[in-house]
Amino acid sequence: MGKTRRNFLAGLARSKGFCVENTLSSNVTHIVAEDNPADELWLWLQKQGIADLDKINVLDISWFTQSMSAGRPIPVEVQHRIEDALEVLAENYELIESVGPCLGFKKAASVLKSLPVPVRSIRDVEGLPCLGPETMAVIEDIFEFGSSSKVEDVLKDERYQTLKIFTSVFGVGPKTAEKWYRQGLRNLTQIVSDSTIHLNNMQKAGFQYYDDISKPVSKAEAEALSRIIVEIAGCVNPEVTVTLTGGFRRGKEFGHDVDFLLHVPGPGKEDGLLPAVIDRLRSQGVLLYLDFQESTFDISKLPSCRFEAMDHFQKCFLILKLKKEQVVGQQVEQRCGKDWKAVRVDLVAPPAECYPFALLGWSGSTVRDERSCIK
DNA sequence: AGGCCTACG
DNA sequence: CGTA
DNA sequence: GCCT
Repeated sequence: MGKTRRNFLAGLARSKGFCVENTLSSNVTHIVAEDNPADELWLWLQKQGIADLDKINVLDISWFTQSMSAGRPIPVEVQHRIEDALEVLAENYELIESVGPCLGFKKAASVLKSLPVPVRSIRDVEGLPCLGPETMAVIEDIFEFGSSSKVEDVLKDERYQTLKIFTSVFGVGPKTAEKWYRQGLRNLTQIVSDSTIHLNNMQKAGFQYYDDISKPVSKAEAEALSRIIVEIAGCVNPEVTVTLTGGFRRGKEFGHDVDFLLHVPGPGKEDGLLPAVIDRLRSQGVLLYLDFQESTFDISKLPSCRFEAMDHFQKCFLILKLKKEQVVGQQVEQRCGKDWKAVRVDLVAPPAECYPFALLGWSGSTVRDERSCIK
């Protein structure tokens, strides 16, 4: 996180009696990260050669704010450590394209997340669905030693680390990452400076705006984008309503993209809406990347299954240029620097009669299994 | 042994 | 093949 | 990897 913000948060913590270190040492018990993903930090920590990695907790800003209001460090749930561990395994299998094991660990992690009560001991998870012998071994290790060697090995693995870096680029999946890895490439600088590598448009945008779109999007930024989309959609059709969906609608403070649902009352009125909005974004010079998906929605073929139909609505995946001056509470300091940030934005325009279902669908979970439960 | 979300560009 |  |  930025220096100013770090100083502010450190001062706040010290005023509450917390001991805040400026450098990493074996005294450090809790590390708060804001922009960096937890697993990225774990990688870095391992390179620092600290003795007891088990004793260190990597936490997000919500742990910090909760601990501040509690006046003491709130205990880190073992459950959270287990979930992270299982997700690391799932991700590793995803990167090496082992669909089955990947899904198995994803489901196991998701089962733990959905438990109404916190897991206090191994007995609390016995008999739960999707927790087989392999998963149980990981859970037992974390209860007993605070970590699982299987997971630690994955985190140390060069292939895992490298594939993770490569797939962090928008447009790069396991296949491409693996190809680059087999060519002996190990970091992003080597990729961009290799003239024999030919990137597709998605990947070009991914590298071009890598720094910006890797950063979390704040609620203030989402709201600024909302004002922009409302303004433009209103010009196209004054009857359009724009709804912020996805994580921000569920009250999250940060997200990796911003989702909007555009709604026009009256059947068939959504036709041509997105193309018109996109045209205006383009002529304003804020459209950095576009992936437009034609609707295949056909009500005659889908008489009642409106949830399944969700995936057929007209939608587009964009990267937009957000001016910093348009974000509330964001003062532009450098007069000669980039005064904007690239942000991933999704727009969806369902037919009027599907609007309530689309709203529910785009506000909830991304996993299809969990979606169909709503039905 | 075979499935694990699916549709689009 | 990559995205959501 | 877990389930059927």
